[in-house]
Amino acid sequence: MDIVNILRDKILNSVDELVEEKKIQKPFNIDNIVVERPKKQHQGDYSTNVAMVLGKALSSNPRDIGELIKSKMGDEDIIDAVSLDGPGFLNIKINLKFWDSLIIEIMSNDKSYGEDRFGRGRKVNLEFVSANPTGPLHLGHVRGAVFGDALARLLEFVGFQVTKEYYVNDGGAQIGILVRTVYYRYLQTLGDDIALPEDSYPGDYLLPVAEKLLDKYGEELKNTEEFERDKIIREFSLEYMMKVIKSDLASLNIEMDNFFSEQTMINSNAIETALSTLKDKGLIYNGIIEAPKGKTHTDWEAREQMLFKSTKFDDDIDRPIKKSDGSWTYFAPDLAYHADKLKRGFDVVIDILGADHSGYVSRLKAVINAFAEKRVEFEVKLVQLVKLIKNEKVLKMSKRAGDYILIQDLLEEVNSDFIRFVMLTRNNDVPLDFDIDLMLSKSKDNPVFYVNYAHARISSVLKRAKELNMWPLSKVEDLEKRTFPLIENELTLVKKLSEWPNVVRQSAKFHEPHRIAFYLNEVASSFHSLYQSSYESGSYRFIVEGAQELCANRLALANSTQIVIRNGLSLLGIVPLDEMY
RNA sequence: GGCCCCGUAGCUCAGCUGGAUAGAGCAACUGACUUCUAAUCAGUAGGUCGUACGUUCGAAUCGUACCGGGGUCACCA
Repeated sequence: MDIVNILRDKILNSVDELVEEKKIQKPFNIDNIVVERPKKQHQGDYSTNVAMVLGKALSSNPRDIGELIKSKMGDEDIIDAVSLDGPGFLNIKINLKFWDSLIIEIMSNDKSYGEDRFGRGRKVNLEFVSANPTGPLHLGHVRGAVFGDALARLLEFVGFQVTKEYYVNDGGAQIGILVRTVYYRYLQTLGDDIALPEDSYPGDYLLPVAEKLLDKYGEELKNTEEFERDKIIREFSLEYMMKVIKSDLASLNIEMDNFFSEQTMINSNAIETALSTLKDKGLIYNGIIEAPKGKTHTDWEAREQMLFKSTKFDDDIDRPIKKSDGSWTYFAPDLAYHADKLKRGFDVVIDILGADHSGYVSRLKAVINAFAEKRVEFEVKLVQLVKLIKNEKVLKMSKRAGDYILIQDLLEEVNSDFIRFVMLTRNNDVPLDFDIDLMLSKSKDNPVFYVNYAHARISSVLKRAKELNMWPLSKVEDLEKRTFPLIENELTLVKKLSEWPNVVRQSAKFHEPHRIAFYLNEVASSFHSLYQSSYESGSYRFIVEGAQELCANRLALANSTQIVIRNGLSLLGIVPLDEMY
């Protein structure tokens, strides 16, 4: 168990004791009690606001309550001293022995240091990317992809059972466009001097599909009856495109658990089934939506459509299920899809969407509310768009051929780890400027290098120690017998390492993987500082030949640091480097 | 006009969901390489947390109203 939880338990026990002794009343709301690392060193190793929270709940003086709790928290193995400061903070000084033992704990837990169980095995459906299968992935997809993947790793690390899901839009109108475009490309490949029709995908990324189509079918498609031909092209192109997309994802170190086909779902009559459930609940009707206010819609005309009564669940307007010509809107299959997620028994459903879909959120929530039969946690994470910068100009991404930056093209020049790290070093609801030139320059501005450099330095030290037979230690337990007091710089680092389990918990709880990236920077910084201190003083070294005993502790500290960095990077889906190149 | 997101150092961003004297990186300035890898480190300087009210022991954080920027708004996906 990690230090924050240990302290928290001690604090809560103290409160319970005081209640039992009738020195204070039983408080109601104690969720706000936090145990955290204070910013200033003189404020102890950990501090808690318990006295102030209770002061408010019981409406009495925080400092009085603080004194009472303080008296209950003394003489413990891990607590050295408790002081009552400021408006009522309890500042806790941790015993030096504890920090020694933490190093051992990290080393013996290794890959599982920081793991948590608060997910309690609950099933999470995490939907992300879900790009239309009409072309390869481009830069616009990367952020959501990387974010979703990191979140999945994080949630698994804290005990959820995560299904990473990709919704394949293979049932809508855009597939018709895909088929038509591929057919024209096919004709062009055959030598026909023919221009692409108006409504088609202009990029040349469909040319290889046409070529492969030609390899397999020869010229015969030209004479095949249209319905049959479209069917062949459709299947062929979809399979091809999904293969490309999967390989794009793989090159970003992302692997989906499930590809959910819209068309397959439609074929199973899922839409009708879902709608009949909603009908039974009186949530479907035919009606006319009012014209949008504010803006003047010259082409607006009243139409009667089949509508979903999402206003019953706090949506602004009821949403159309069918277009006026009677065909499904995009929303109809998506509604059935979300009903299906619930049917599959997930406890937590998370959608990751681009911020340009923010208007879609309330109707999805309405769907979940309409169908959920048990308590389901539903959240839509919106990732802001990535602004692409090249030659100091913002690049407008459009589906026109030229300014389309494909993931494949990008990865030819840049390591995917860098892309991942940059994307994850930002809260997802702030827009991200992605400077291509900076990225291609492989400069020192590359933030992932800083963390990796710390990792590589440790690898290098351990490798050298191994050559000198100083590492690995014969047994981790050997370390327990030693009592080398950690010096100041070392303590700073160990204390930073002690935060890891809490960082994991908080990131997972709030679905914010960027906290991991920031934390790793802090760990790296703390390590670099310690490492560098030998240049300043000439005295501190991880390896001092002939001083095996002294070095054991230092090497163990380096090793635990590396474990934390490795665990952190692996949650971000980034491969740690043993040496810089 | 409605809804969503953002506004914190010159720039890019954190700020642990209400706590103590608001922090990093880049850029600027001063200093440290005969090494276990200087892609690093130590230090200096830089702030009306968009504005104004409010909630309370206490606000960058919560509420309301404004200001500024971005996104989005039936019969697209």
